[in-house]
Amino acid sequence: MKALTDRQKKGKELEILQAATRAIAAVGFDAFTMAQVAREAKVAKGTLFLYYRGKDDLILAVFSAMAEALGQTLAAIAAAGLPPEELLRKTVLALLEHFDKKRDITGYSGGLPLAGPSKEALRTRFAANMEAIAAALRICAGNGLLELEDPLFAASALFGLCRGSNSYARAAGRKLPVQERARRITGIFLDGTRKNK
Amino acid sequence: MKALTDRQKKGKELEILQAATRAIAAVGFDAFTMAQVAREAKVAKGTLFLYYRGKDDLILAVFSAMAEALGQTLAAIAAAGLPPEELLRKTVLALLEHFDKKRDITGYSGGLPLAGPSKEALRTRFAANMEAIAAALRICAGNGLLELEDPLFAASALFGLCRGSNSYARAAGRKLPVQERARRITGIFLDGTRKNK
DNA sequence: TAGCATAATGACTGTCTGGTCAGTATGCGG
DNA sequence: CCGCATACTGACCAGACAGTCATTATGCTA
Repeated sequence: MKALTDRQKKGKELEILQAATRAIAAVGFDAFTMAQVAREAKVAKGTLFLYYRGKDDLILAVFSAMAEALGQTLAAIAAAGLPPEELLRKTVLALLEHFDKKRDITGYSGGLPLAGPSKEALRTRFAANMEAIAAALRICAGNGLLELEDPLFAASALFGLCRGSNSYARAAGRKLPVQERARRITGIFLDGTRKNK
Repeated sequence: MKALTDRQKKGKELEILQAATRAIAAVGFDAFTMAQVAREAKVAKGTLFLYYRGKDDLILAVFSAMAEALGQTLAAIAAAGLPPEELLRKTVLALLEHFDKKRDITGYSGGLPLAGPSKEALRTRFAANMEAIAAALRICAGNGLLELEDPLFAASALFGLCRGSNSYARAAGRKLPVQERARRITGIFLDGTRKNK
């Protein structure tokens, strides 16, 4: 259980992690092979096993790093003392960019071929990120922007809303610029879609 | 390319399809094996290949059937001539039940190990379902309930919103009853979360 | 019941891939 | 330059799994 983030990892280890991330993004966490990662990282296959216990450990590391990165970003935004609408907008943007980069890998912790404790660790990370979103929303509520029944549920809703815009891209066959998506999503999240008001 | 739905498939073929669906739901589309499906369907392994060209074809059939079923449900709801709020509620319920049953498999068309044309077919089905949601929303707009900038985007948003409630279950460690989730989701979708109004 | 066509079987095979490990390179201290 | 430790390598192995096909069962017609 490493507590290191990407930037703190050294040389080969980071190289391998990044190669694995690319490989997973390219062909999926089920289909990528250790040989492929080794080739991309320009190390021998055996070297992978010096840094990671096995394939599962590598997968876990990739997902952890992604979740960790998102968590850091969210925390930084929440700590910046922004006015509530700006805080919300920035949070949405962070989520959109996160989903853009990693597409539909993120959040897909179910179905991962991981052993019990690893899966649990990842679930915890995931929950922590959701909690981070909820925290941002609580700030917005404290500043009088929002009225929240259940902040965690609202966080999940916002999470899903952002994720949904990928489905839009697939269904509509075109991808809106991130700013525009953020505008529409915050619009729906804040004011809904009901006529009149 | 079969145009048959579940109910129209006969005997063994249906048995196999259902076994495959169970297997995929249980261990994921990446990890299930043909032997496992054969065992569950109570046929010999070779028999699977009499009905499906191979593993990929079977996966495609499973996902197509799921998407098809959702499409039928949505179409039936839209055609029932319900008052707009009821139409919206029913649509949300259908989506929630769909996600409940198949968990995070549905909508995860990216990353599937499918050949080009199959993937395209599935994408088309997926888009059709999104369009079906949009159609329901258009009806709601026509009846004066909603005001929509872009129905397809709103549909994706609703889709994501419903999907998000699974994330909530994971993050919060408890699963709300479907009725309650539907209430909250329609609440956010219609009126947003802004204070006062 | 015999004869035939179609359906089903499951042992077998070729391939692929995660993981190992004996051996090689590298770099450092003395 | 030597000895040693640490890092790295890649040929190899064992297990797993998709897909095949010769053989057997089933059921239908005459």
